[in-house]
Amino acid sequence: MLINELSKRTGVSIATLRYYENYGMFKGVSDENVRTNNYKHYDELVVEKIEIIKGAKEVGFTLAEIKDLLENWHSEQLSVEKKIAVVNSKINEVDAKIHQLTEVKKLLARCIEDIENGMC
Amino acid sequence: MLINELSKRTGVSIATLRYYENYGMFKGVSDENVRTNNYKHYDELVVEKIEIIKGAKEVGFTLAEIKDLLENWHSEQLSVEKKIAVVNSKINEVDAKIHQLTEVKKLLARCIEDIENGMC
DNA sequence: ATAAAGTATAAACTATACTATATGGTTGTT
DNA sequence: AACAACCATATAGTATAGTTTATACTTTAT
Repeated sequence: MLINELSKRTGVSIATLRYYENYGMFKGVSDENVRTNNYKHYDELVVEKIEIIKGAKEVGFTLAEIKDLLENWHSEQLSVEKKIAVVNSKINEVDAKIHQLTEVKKLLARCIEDIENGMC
Repeated sequence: MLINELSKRTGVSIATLRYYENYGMFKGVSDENVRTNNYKHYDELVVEKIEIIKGAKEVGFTLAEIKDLLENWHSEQLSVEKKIAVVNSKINEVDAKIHQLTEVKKLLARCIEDIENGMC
């Protein structure tokens, strides 16, 4: 698919997709058979990556962190074991964020107690 | 306590604390009895607020969102019921983030399957 | 054939969240 | 008294993550 369709599929603006591609989050491929243009084509794996980018960003991961994950996941150089290790370590980070969120929930629950006790 | 102690207690730099205070996240009070300076004093409630700021930031909330929460939590104008409603709605947002994180975990688990199947 | 819509690239601009620098006053120690 | 350590304010600079604008070429629809 071309960038317009990719944008519609993912809900990410074309400008942002280009920014991500330029940043190195993923890359489209130009059709070698067509020499009149260099329109880039994106496949389902790119869609999957963008879903990860969206989700991870929303919970506070930076583009640099996400890029690092995606790069290793897709690297030709790394062995299967190492790739799995990289993704698993990101899963651990996700678990840490979940823990962090439960801490924030506790703090907010304390806020409610404060309010009920007229402390603020 | 003064800003230096506040910084040590919270692990947030003095410059950042001043930025937060200026942004309206909290405010210190100058001692009325002392006219020679306008050093600002911060209490335990400020420490509590900063803990919330730190935790909420780490999981992707913006300063504007956190400020909104803290302002309402501390507003004189709002009734107890409304304050509790504001904090509860933030707790719901936290739950939504937790859900989002479990989705990211699922995507990452799919990555691992892809890797194991040699799909990338 | 021509207008509209789509694609690519580059550069400038913006918002958020700081960080650093400069200036000047205050407090505490020796 | 002097000097370091601390406080306040203002302004400028930086990094991240985009958005906007300008330019130009390509494809599609009429």
